[in-house]
Amino acid sequence: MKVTIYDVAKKAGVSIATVSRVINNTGRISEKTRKKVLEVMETLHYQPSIVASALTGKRTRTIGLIIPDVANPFFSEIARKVEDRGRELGFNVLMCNTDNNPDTEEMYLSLLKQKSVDGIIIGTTTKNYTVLNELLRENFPIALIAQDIPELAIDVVRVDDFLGGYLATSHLVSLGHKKIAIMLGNLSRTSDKYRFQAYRQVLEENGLEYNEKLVICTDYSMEDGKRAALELLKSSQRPTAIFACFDALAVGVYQAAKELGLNIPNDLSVVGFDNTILATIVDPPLTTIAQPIDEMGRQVVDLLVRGIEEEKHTKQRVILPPELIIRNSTKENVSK
Amino acid sequence: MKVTIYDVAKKAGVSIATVSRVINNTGRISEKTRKKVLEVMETLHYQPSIVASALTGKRTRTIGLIIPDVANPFFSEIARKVEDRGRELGFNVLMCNTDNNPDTEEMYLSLLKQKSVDGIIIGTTTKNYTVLNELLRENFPIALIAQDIPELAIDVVRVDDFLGGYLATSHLVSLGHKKIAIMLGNLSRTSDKYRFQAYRQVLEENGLEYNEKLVICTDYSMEDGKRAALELLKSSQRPTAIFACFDALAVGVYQAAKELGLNIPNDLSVVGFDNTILATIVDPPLTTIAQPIDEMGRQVVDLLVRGIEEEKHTKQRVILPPELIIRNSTKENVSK
DNA sequence: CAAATGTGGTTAAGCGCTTTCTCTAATATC
DNA sequence: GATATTAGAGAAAGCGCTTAACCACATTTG
Repeated sequence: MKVTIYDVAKKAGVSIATVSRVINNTGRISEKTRKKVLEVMETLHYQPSIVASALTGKRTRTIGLIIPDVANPFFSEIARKVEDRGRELGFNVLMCNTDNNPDTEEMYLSLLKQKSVDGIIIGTTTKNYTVLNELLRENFPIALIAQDIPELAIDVVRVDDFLGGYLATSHLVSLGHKKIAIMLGNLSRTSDKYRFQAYRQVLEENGLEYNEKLVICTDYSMEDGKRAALELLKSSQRPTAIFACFDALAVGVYQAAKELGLNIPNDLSVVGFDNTILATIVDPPLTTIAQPIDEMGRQVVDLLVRGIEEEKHTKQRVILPPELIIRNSTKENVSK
Repeated sequence: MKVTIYDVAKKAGVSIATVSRVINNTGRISEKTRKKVLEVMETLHYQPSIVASALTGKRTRTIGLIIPDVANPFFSEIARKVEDRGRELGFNVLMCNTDNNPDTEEMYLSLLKQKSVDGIIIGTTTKNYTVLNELLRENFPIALIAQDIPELAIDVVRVDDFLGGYLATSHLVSLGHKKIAIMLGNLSRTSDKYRFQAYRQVLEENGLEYNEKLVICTDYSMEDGKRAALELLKSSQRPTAIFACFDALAVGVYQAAKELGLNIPNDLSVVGFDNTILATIVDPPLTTIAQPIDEMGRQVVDLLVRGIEEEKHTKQRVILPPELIIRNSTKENVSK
């Protein structure tokens, strides 16, 4: 049924080694036999089995992509770029969603290895290093996107989160806001941590009081954002501005504001982070910190592929600059 | 370096056949040897190579998912569900974006086969049937999601697009709208076609005039929607309501309306389709036709897996009911 | 013109696993 | 107690491919 290299060899009157050589363009083959073999391959609709060739030490030309959730616009945009660049370089991508569950992540890590992927791109918050370390030790190609593990020498492509946080907070401060809240995911995630550190530093630099009540750690979805915003906006310490560390959270803020009858940006300024499609859809359009997602997606794949193809590849961190995109969700503070 | 079945066999003092048996839970193994082998596997961190086992006729436990674009919320939500259900059943998913380019699609189809995936889920508008037909002929497991190819006996999971179009248009008619426009993607795509047919039928049933000027075929993105809506809203035949066949197009309509200073729903009612996350984010929240995405995702995978695992599986079409979700983007027609 | 060199190809081993066939030893049967 | 069963395990072939080692022949070279 299935046509194999033997069928081709037989029909072309050569050995399978010869066929293999024309497939891979290796060794010396006379123009005549090459033609003949190619011809037979064509008529037989022959397609080399990647599984078989992988078994003999060749690449599977497949990479794994581990992210929290493709349904989250930020990651779906990343996934798209990764796939695009992967295709350009001849790699397919195996998509894995973990919801940031460490067990799921660990499971995928070892599963992907079992499946002999050539490398893995990780966009989740890695908490459990055991499997990861093991892979790293045996020099398995791994690259991180949009997160970092500072204590590891590892390939990383991410935005400068500190700078992003700095830009966002500074923007609000420059608009005269004094009570600025920040909503983030999990401080164990480096991206969140850096944004938070920048937030604190800007407050300090501007002589603004740091108030713990204005810091909310939540999760990454809109519902989480809404819940957190509701809490924030109902409190006696109601902020005049919120820096939401993800656009999704910012959307939650919009929903909360609407429910409470607050107008954005008149009653409340909000800055997001990521500049996903959400930022442009929402009304008013969201001021946010843009991550160069396209560039990031392209670069992780490039980095990973170098790790795959080059014998001695030096790990590196690629830290890209964020950009403040001012739209209509932020406005001069008028209160008091 | 890499630990193989031989290492395990040697250390456990048994043959590789025995090890294979305990891995796969086949054949008769004494409790004692099983224990021993499992123990050795554990201490050696042994992980069977799926590539090698695939070569001997076992499954790769990988399925392909071909969609236009994961960055499109509808498909990212589908992708997520497919992956979830796949994981439950022990399958990984290889993500392929085609942008509805037939060549890319064809390329993926044969690439996926080369990679020995166990089956393929297709969510794109298939135009070129040659490769598809070939796969079908050799009984390669394939399932369609959110689209159909009526002339083929094939596994399909989709929403009842006609009913969806019917509900959407009827809703607008019942609100007293007479000039109802429709924006769709490509009439060669069955989903679009059925929605359009329903639109026409509803008009007819209600004695409303069908006006070609109010039908716009565009593409699937927001920009396309905006462009189309601008055209529609600037024309002398300005409609009082628009049925956008995808939420993304509807968002484009919002943007166009905003640009023209038109208020939704007061100046213009709009109904979307899909009930993606976009519908709830947008302001005012979008009245739309909900597709049971979760259910669809689950069911395609189930169907596909049946095709993979059951020798004689009868192809079937699973057609799920859509639901009209009334939010605030539609309103009684007051004009004239 | 014998030896060296180059060209085009074949043979065969091996990748890590599954599975059929076979064999041995223990247990059951009469 | 001899024979029939059965449980447990091993030997070996084979999956489709790559590649190192090898070989036959033609062509150069001094």
